[in-house]
Amino acid sequence: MRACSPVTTDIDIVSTLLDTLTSRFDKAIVAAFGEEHAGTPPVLRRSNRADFQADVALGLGRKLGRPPREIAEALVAKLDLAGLADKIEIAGPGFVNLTLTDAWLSRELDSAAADARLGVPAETPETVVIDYSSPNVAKEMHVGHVRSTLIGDSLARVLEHLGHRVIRQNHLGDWGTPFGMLIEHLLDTSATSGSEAASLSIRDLDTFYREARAKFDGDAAFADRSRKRVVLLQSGDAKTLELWRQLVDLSTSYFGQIYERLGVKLTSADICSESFYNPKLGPVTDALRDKGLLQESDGADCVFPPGFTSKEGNPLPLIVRKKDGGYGYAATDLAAVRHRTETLGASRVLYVVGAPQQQHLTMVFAVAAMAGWLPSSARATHVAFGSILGPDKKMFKTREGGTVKLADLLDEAITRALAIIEEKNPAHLDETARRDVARMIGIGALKYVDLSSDRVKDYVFDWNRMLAFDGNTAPYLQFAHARTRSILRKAGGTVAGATIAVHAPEERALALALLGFGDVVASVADSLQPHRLCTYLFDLATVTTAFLENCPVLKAEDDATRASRLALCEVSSKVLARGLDLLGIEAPEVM
RNA sequence: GCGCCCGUAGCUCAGCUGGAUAGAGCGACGGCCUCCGGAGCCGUAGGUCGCAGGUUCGAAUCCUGCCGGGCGCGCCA
Repeated sequence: MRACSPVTTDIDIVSTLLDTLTSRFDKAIVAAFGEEHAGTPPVLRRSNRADFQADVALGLGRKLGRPPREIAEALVAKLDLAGLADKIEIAGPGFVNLTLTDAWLSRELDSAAADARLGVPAETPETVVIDYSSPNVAKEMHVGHVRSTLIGDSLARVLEHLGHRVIRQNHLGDWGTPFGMLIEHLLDTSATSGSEAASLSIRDLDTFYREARAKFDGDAAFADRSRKRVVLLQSGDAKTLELWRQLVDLSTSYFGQIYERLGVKLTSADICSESFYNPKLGPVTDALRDKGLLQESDGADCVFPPGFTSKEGNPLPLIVRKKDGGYGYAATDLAAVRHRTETLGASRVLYVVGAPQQQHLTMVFAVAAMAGWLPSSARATHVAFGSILGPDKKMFKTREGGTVKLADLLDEAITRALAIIEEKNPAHLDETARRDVARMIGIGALKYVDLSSDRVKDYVFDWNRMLAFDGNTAPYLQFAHARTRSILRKAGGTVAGATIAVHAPEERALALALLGFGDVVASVADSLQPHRLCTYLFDLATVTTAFLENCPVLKAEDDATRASRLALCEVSSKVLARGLDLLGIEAPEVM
């Protein structure tokens, strides 16, 4: 503990770099132009001719009908950045360029180093429900589940880290018509083999599903039995429920294994599946009817939210109850919204669901709002994402045109990472360590490529690119982290009582990058765009590498410099590791 | 037909509330090895930001219309 520290570990005092500058500007704006302009964003951004530039004068100039340059001068006259910035210049039409002092950067970095949160602010806690992953029972997880699972997991980590109460919801597909055929098929196979569902191997799941489907499509008698079985299931027949339970258990234990391998923080406790909502569908429909929202159309019970039209230009319905009396998925989705706001108390609900479902979700949100289940105090957001494409730029499939299983993807990621390590591994890791590192690199690469570009866009799946040690990849970030750890190991850790002194250009660049961590994490939570964190970490890794290249640590010219640089290594490694962790990626000590 | 999303360097992608010469990585070309980790570093070349208008002191960013690609559009989830 540094003697000069302000004697507190109160996390409330953590304010990010941008927060600090913003409040100083706000005071200056009020002092120069009056109270009515309080809260005007200073429009701060990094600049290549200074550390930061504030562009507020340009906008304010127009608003006040005065030359922006004049505004900038009046603003700077009131701007108190004593000790914080030693160079404040007005340039061009009215840009305010700031250069922070080395002393201030050094001090802030000392605080960040001592802060367990590394400068990440603690936001006002909110209850956030995140709906993600959502595989189907009796089917293998495949590429189609990758993005939801990874993006959802990262957002959950980020929001949790900012202090929010995150409720993960794995909306498993465990109910509905397919279960009739699955159960009948299960009965058929256990009759012939004498085995129960429990003896089905996990790998058989997909085959099992396909067999059932084939029989359903080709065998009228089987199809008929299946339909009757659905009725039995829905009416709560004990034997049927038992068989259904076997299938669900088998699948969930399988999903659990996948999540564990992936390092995704989803457990059986997060499962809140379709069957959970089944008893709530009647009440939801009744409530819609009571509110006068329900209309009968072609025998189905529908809600027509305004603003949606069909192919023919007619109002587009959200079908709550089908004409056969069964509930559609819209009913389940509505029940889920209601449960999340009313029972779980969510003020924010995130749906990490593919972009094609945009219209459906918008309609669900609209109807939920009409029904009062999505009050203005709660916001529901569709966290949409694009598709994973193969080399041919079409939906990613196996060479044979089949679905790519997630388990196979994990295997291949690790195998490929291991091959690379074995080919050129200077750290001389032993067998066990190699496998462990290969796992972290392989899985990390898979995750990073999914998170590192704007989620709404499609991306092309390419093993070589994602596993490359150059460029914006997980291995590059992991390597930068491992290098700082290596230096720290050799030094035997940081020096007690050391303070950071920022002098060299590479030290300044690193300091500025490190102090931006809190703002980036907050912006990810706000925009729900994990790729911003990736872009940040790539930049951090780059400036860290430049620092290591240009500023000798162990061979520094004097003890104070050595201690300062060791501390810089320490903060860098922590921020890199924490940043990667928020993406769900592990950072090996050695690689 | 209507709606939504995407279109930035040869390739893969950044570019936050409009701001100063549009940035990376890969690939290409040219350098740097007695290196605290070469799985590295430095440099060069390379872009009418799909096209055309409009708003603005200022547009990759906002508005309109086209072109190209993808995905949706009543009883599958």
